[in-house]
Formats: sequence, C-alpha cells, structure tokens
Amino acid sequence: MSLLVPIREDFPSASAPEREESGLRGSRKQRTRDALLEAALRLMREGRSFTGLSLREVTREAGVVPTAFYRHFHGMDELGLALVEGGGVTLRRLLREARRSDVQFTDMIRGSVQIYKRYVEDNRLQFLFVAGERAGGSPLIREAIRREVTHFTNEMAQDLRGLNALPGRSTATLQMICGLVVNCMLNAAIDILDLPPDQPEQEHELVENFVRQLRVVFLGARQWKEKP
Amino acid sequence: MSLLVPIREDFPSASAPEREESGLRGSRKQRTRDALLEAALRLMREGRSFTGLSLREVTREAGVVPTAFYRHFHGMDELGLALVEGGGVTLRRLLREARRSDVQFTDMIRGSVQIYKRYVEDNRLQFLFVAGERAGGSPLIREAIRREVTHFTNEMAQDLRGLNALPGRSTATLQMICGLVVNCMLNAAIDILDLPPDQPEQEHELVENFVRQLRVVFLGARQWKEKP
DNA sequence: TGTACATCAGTGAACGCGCGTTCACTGATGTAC
DNA sequence: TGTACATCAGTGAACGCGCGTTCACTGATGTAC
Repeated sequence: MSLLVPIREDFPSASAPEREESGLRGSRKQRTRDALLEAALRLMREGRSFTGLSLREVTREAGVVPTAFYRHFHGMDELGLALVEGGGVTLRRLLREARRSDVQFTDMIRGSVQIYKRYVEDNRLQFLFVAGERAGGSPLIREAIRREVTHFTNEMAQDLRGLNALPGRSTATLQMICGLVVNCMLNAAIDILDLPPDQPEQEHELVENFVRQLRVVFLGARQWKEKP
Repeated sequence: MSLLVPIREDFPSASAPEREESGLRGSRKQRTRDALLEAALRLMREGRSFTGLSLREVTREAGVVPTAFYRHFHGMDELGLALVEGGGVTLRRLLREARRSDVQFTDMIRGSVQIYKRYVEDNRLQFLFVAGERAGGSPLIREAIRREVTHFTNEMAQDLRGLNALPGRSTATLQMICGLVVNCMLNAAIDILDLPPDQPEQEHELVENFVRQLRVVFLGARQWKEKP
C-alpha cells in the first residue's frame, strides 16, 4: 500500500497527541493515529471487549502494518488510555449539549433521558468502550475511566447547582446524588446499546424504566435533609 | 503428576454439572471441574479479565494438562457460563443470609450495607467476575449475567414486599426500585474490591457514600406515587 | 530558487512463543458374569 | 468373591497459527544553505 493512502477512515479527533504537530508529515501521522483509535473502537462493535483485541488486529483494521503501531503508542494499554481520554471528552460534550438544550423544567427528566439516549446512540462506540471497560478492563484503564467518570459527575453536580434544581444542598450532597445518576446513566447505556434493533416496545419500556428510576432518585434528593 | 492427586484446591461446589455423577470416578471428575472453575477465578485476582484468560493458563493453574479441559467444557465460553451460574448462586445466597439476619429496622440500610460489604469481601472472586463481565464480557456471558441479575432483583423485590417496607407499591414498582438498588450494589462492589488495603478512611467514606445513596433511593421510593 | 542532507512515518521479513485443538495412549475405576 | 472386559478422566506429543516485538529499509517531507 502506498504511503499516499495509508488511511482508511477518519477519527473525530478526540484524543490529540501530547504535542500537536503541523505540516504534511504531522497531519498524516495524526490521521494514522486517529485511524488506529477508530479501528480499535470499530472492532468492539460486535461485542468484543478491548482487552481481547490484539495489536495486529487493530493495525490490520486501520490498514497499516503492525510495526507502524509503535510510531504512535508503546502498546495497547497506551492506546486504551487515549480512548479513555476520548471517552471523557465525549462525556463532557454531553453536558455541554444538555446545557444548551431547552428541555422544559416540568418534564426535565424525560427530556434529558431522550437527549441522553440519542447521544448514546450517536456515540455508540465510545459508550461501548467506556461502559465495557469501566469494570472489565485492565487496572490501568479502569483507573483512568474512574477518573473521567468522577470528573463528569462533579461537573454535573455544578450544573445541577447552576439550575438551582436542589436548593440548599451541599456540594458533597450534589456529588453523591450525581454519582447515583451517573451510575444509572452508564447502566442504561449498556442496556440501550444491547437493545435488539426494531423492538420499539422493549426500547420504550427501557426508557420508561430509566425515567422512573431517575424520578425516584430526584424525589429522594428533594427529601434529603443535610446534616446540621 | 499422579492421577491420584490431580487437584490443587477445592471449589465451593457452586456450579454442578448437568447430571450429578457418583462413585470415585464421578467425584474425582467433579473435583477437577471445580478446580478449573476456581483456577479461572483465581487468575482474575490481579485485575485480569475473564476474556483475557487462555484455556492453557486455566489448566496450568488448575494443575491439569490442557487437553483435560475438554472433558469438562467445550471451551472457555462454557466455563464462563458455569461461573455465571456460580455467581447467581452466590447472589441468591446473599439474600438468604440477609433474610436470616436481624438488622434493626431503624438503621436497616446501614446494617444491610455492612452485611453486603462483608459478603462481597468474602466472595471476592465471584463478585470480581460478575461485576467485571457484566458489561465487559462476551455477549453470551453478558446475557447470562443479565439474566442472573434480573432474577436477583426480582427476588429482592419479593423480599421487600415481605418486609412491608414500601406498602402499597406494585410489583413492577418494587422491581424498578430494586433495579436501582442492585445497580448501586454492583457498582459499590467494584469500588470495594478496588480499595487499596489498609486505607480505613477511604473505606469508611466509600461505605458512607453507599449508605447515603441508598437512603436517597428509599426516600424517593417512599415518596413515589403509583399511577392511578 | 535550487541543492544536499536529515528526519521519520510507514514497510516487510524474521524471530521465538503461547495458543487452541487433534490424537493415540494409560491405567484406575466400574461392571458383568 | 474373583476374573475379564469396558469405560473414561487425565496424559503427552504434535500441529499449524497469530501473536508482540526486533530490525534494517524506503522514500516522502522538512530544513539549512
């Protein structure tokens, strides 16, 4: 394969390398890097876990020779960490989009769930990776995902404070409640992604259950009394 | 290694084969099977995921030749399903023990969390497996775990009804709430198992957070109004 | 602007290794008489 | 009870294969003059 076309597909440049490079050479390198990241995600589509992927598989899928891999990552673990970073970016973008949206306060939960479901479907592979490796990946990757999820949770707590949805609650309390919400979200993501296609009934039931669970959480949150 | 001592360790006979066999031969076969199951769990102790284990590793750990594996399972997937079954048994045993315990109603949540934490630590490997493969394993195993978790959730809903903790709620509502609780539990299990040893402060904070989250859930559940 | 040299992303051959699976086997256990 | 044969859990050698990693390389891109 010619040097001129070593790339099969682009990767929405989520995880940039440490130092951005410019010029023809730099941008081509960036594209190959992105191709490797996207190849890894693509290989997880059919239910394979990241841990089960081999370096050679990833390069094959990316349309590149195995040894080229080492120009970008020291090994699969480092590629995994780059994917975690991309997942973190995707999560934070969700909050940004939710902030911009104008869901009605009267049915904020259902509206948010709709936005979320759509977002999970649009970012299928990233959610597959994050949800799948959160508990199942290597300790290194688990730890990195935990950090991103905590970051996401705290940002959500700030947003909740901004909305004044739960007035008078301490930051710690808001974080505790958002932790609960984020668990529900990631759990629902797995369910959404495992949904068999063209089963609107099952899909609807899943969404309704998610809505009900969030309602319970927020009902409880409103009742929650801060310690003196 | 002599035929007389092909076994290294026992496995608390969670997953019996389809048809119980008797006699010396049968029980020896059973012990090797258990050794294979336990070897797989043991290999996951250091953060490895089940998907990353090889058949040969498992037989090596079990003190048996690779080909002996096929006397018990068609492949690693089948062994995984046996582990899921064992995990399901362990989950249901938790409910049985919780039922027998006499936690005070006044601090039922904290008491239950203590029991749970202890139970997770006592059944470390099974929880590692179930929590880790719930989202990260092969589709086959994920599906099997999902079934066991649903089963567990429904049984917990029945128990909740028996305790009359949430009078007047429909079965569907109790199941929805228990789904929330079970998510918290499995999430907490991962955190408990990832705890660095000898960090009582961190451990205490984790338990307190878990308690607070369950309180929020039950506060919300008490507020929940059934649809007419 | 043109030339000569340096850089370095991607190549391709090669390596040793552990893998899953096959096969014919061994010898203790089980069974029929 | 003793004997002769069947069963079958576990053995050990062998296979072909994909793996991660090494190495010297190629040739387009970048840089210095």
